[in-house]
Amino acid sequence: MGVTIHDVARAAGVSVASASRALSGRRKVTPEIAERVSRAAAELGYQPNAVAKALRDRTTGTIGMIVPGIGNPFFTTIVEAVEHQLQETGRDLLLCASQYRPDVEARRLETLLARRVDGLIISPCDIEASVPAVLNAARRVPLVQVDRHIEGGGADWVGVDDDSALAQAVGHVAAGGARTVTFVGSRLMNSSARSRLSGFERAAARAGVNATAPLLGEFTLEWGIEAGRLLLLDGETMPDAVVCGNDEIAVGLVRALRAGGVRVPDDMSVVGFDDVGHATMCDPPLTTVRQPVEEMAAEAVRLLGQVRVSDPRPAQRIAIAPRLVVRETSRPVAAGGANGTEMGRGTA
Amino acid sequence: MGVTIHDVARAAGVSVASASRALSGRRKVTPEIAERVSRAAAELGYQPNAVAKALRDRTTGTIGMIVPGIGNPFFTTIVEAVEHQLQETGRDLLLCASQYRPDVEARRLETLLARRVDGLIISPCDIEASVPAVLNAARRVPLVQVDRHIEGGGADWVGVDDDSALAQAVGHVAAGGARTVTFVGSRLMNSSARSRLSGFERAAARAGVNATAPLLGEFTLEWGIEAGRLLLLDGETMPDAVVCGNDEIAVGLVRALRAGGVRVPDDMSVVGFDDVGHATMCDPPLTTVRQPVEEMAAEAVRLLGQVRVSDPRPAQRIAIAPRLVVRETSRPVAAGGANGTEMGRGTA
DNA sequence: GTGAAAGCGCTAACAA
DNA sequence: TTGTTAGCGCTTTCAC
Repeated sequence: MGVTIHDVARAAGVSVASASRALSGRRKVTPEIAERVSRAAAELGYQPNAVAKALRDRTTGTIGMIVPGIGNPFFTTIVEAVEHQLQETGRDLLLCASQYRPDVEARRLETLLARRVDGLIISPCDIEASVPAVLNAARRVPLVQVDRHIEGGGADWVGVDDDSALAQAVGHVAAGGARTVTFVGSRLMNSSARSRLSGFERAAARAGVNATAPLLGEFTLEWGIEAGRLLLLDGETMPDAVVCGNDEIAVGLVRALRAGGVRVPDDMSVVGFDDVGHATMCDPPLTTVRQPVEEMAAEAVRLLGQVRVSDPRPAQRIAIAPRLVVRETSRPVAAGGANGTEMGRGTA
Repeated sequence: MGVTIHDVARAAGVSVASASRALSGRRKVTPEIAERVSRAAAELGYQPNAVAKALRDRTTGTIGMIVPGIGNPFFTTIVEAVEHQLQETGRDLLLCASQYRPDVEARRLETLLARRVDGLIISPCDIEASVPAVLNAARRVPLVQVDRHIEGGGADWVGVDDDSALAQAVGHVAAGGARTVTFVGSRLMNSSARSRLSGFERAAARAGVNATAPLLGEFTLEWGIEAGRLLLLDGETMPDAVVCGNDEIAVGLVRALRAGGVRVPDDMSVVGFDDVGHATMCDPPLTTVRQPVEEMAAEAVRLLGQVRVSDPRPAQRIAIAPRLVVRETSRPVAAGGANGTEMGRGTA
């Protein structure tokens, strides 16, 4: 346990400096020394101590990431994509979940900073309460927000273009003949909830459809079911279509509607949001807006490399346009012939 | 950027040693010094450097975890549970995905070791190919396997009791009247695939039901669908029930069967395995064996604290008994009255 | 091209 | 109780 570069140097009969140079290969050494050192290292089973290197280099090769919850398949997918991106450059991911609680989030941010991560990727759980901790962290280390973000635009962000997303969703159901559309989403404590609702309202106005009062709860299956029941309750004012804030809501909604005798998509079209995990699993397969997760992750990591804490520049906001994936919970367009599109990506 | 304990000491007019002692609170200092130091620290915005501390203490407060893929909801759930456990003791999680590839796994193991994690929790992707890397890692640092494990019992393990699980599943369908049962699982490159199949065979023998040739593919929805088609193909030898290696397979299977005109559970009972995420989402809700994920995580972390690399003791194997959750894809027992049980845990 | 030595930030002997 | 100092393992000047 614990063979150091000194041991290697001694075994190879050279100074630690030469051993270091030979091992890193970043500076010239005679071939003979290079040979002796690498042989000694192999024989002793030498493994460089990344902690010492980090102290010396003042960089850890580690990126911290905080998401509200790993249980949510959407965040999982982002984490996976980020992990994948980082691996390309030999960096590792220090992962934390804030459990949707700003106090936990702030604490985790502190420990990540203490561990001297080289950068931070975060999806802040609360649009207001997360502000101080996120801003403070951004002052110390490159930080980019992904998906959710704090209000005020004080830090870089990459996410989906909710306006484009909702325009596609609303446009699609309108093309299928819907005249009255309801949005079922989450209460407005996070940025996604807000921008999706406002995106919906703009899109409805533009498409000339009648937007009824939105139903706002949680990003959960349970809320989807409850929203479905709410819709069934006052049956006379049923919309022709429902656009949901995420797939979980949509799946719950579809189930509740069918249980209540409403046929989907014949009586009502339902569109989800995310297209990770659940969408293909459910029956019938969900028409939904696919989040460009892989691109978002790549963009976030790229952005991270550009941020310089020392010389702050105006915060960047990168909104990536998503794509509507038409499956079987929405009515085909009037002309006919809308058919399900297969997912390109497996569920791992 | 970079106020050190020296800065704090100077500002407080004391030595670094006193500053360190005051800050850690682990040794006696006069109240006055304690006061001056903590005030100085607060004013300067001092934040201890965990890297330096780690180098000095030869312990990082960090646990490495490697799972085959974060995309798989089962592994996600374990990761979440482990993260939760670790947080209780102020430790952080360094997360990696092996992408189901032994070579990637070995490489990630190396970097985790280089980062001097205090321990390792791993679900080795391949029962054979993962052996050398896992054994080597176990020699350097406390290591416990969770869920999957390598052959030969060279390292501690905690997972589900597959024998008990399959006995419950087979017993349940047998009680519902099934005489012929098929197992649909994964090819035998990982321990779970193997022990579930053998558990199934033992359980079938014990329950006196006729086990037809197992169908072995992947742990995916797609394979479930394909297996369903296979079953439909030679319709005359259809089993009364199918027990699946995980929920994804089960969901795919149910969908394929229904598409082929087979009613579930009236014509055939289907039982899944895992009960994370998908099981409640699908329609009808899946009868499945619930993995005791939270307990597994707690046990793994506890075990990690007991392992001493210096004095190896016989490897522990902890198999936790799971519970069958009866929902709506299986026929009620002859006497009648099997009804769905709600999940206690949300999908975050 | 190679070696000696300083120093990254911290804590724990060891002295005073 | 407090201060001085060594040293965790590494890389990189700075001389030679």
